[in-house]
Amino acid sequence: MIRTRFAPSPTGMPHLGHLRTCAYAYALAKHSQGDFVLRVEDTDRKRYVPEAVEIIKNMVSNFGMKWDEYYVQSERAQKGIYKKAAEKLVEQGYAFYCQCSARDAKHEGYSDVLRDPCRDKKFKEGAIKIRIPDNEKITYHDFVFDKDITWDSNTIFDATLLKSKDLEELPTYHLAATLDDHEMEITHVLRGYDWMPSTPIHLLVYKYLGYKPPEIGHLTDIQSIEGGKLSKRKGSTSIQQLEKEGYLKEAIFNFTILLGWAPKDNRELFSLEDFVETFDPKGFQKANPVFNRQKLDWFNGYYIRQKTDDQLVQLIEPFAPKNADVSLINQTIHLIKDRIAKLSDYPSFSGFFFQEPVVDKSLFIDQAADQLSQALVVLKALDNWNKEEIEATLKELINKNGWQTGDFFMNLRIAVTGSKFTPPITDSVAILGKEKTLERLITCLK
RNA sequence: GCCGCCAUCGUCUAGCGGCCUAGGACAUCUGGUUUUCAGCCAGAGAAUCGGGAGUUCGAAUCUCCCUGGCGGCACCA
Repeated sequence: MIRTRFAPSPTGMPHLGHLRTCAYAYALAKHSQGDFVLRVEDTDRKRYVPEAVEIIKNMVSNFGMKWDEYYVQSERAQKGIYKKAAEKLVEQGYAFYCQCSARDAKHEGYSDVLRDPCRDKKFKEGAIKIRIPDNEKITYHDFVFDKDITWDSNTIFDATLLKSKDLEELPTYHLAATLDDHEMEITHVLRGYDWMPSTPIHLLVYKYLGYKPPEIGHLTDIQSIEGGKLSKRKGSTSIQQLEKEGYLKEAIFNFTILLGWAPKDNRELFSLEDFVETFDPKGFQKANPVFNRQKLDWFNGYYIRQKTDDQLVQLIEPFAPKNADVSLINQTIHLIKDRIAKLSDYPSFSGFFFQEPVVDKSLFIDQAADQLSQALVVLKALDNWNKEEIEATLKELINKNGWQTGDFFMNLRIAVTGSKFTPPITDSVAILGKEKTLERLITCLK
């Protein structure tokens, strides 16, 4: 049985990369009725952001994914399992105590010192580091890249496995993830590409601990348009931020899974269920994809149009003008549904329903004053204020005067909405109501 | 610098030796519907498959070299 895991570290807001890794791991397991594990890797106390745990859990479940098991590494660490494993490796000679002072976390250079000076000093305490062997080939088969990848052990450095006492003797990722993946019987490890260079360390840890390594696959990095890995600095793609900008979960999800994975038939539209059903690791891409907002916008528009009007009203409420009347949003929804790409576009198409527009009179074209004053007269006389009556009345007026239909409606549009781009104007006027419509015409004629 | 990965339209990608004078989607442009903008429908342009050598009757597909991009080199994950 396949068992996968999503193992984020709670150091900040989850972003597209997290969602994608999670979705792939989930689909890989669920495609064959396997188990999906959520594991919080919170062994870095300095970068720990407490709220992040809940936000991550919410992200996973809000996108419809359910974990079968849940673990928190800091809690597991209290049982001493990592420390015990590290000490065992020291006893066996596969690791050693190191008393070098920790390197500055902000160092920007690179190190050529691969063999730690403490490796043969036989200290009895300190941080525990792995003793990387000399002249060994270390190989594994990457199931994403579908190829064997090999390192020469002489290029690998003696990495820390267990931190020193002042860091609570917590494990580093190298130890925690390998041990956990084994104990949790994870069959397929799917993780970010940035982990590939430390895979040989993990392979050695598995070996020295006497574990059979799981299948391992590294995902491509999502690149920002400016180049380089997507991050808070480049692209700002936290899930929360995107939702705040008016993107639907369906769109974010669909867009994300297609960044680095594609089905044989190149199908584009996927719900989570579709994705799980269709998923095939052969579809993984090897080259880094670029985050392209236009495609996201297209998915968003598509999913907005799939919503029922009622659903859309719910979704749009937070984006509507302040104190907007829900029943008014309700009336306008079908007029803007085809026009918006993001929920946040709603006010720009509907603001005039809620607020008196500022009309720039230079926008008016030919005969505006004449057309608007005559329109005011016939509309004022209208008893049944509905779209059909309004339209019939106005068309009659247009014919009588021999005006250009388009010009007339454009002038009416500008007078009532203040904009050249709006929903159909007769529908809009019908919703706006007789009183407000006439008021606005009068204002323009002053 | 050292180690590793990658390379098909602007972008996401299909392609795994002949079906490719390279297909789809987004974006772009044109036309239609139309009172604007959208939406929808129809159509167009867009990659000599990063470059160069090979292998082969035949290469986007295999090999090598080059170039370029990306990642890593922490008691961070």
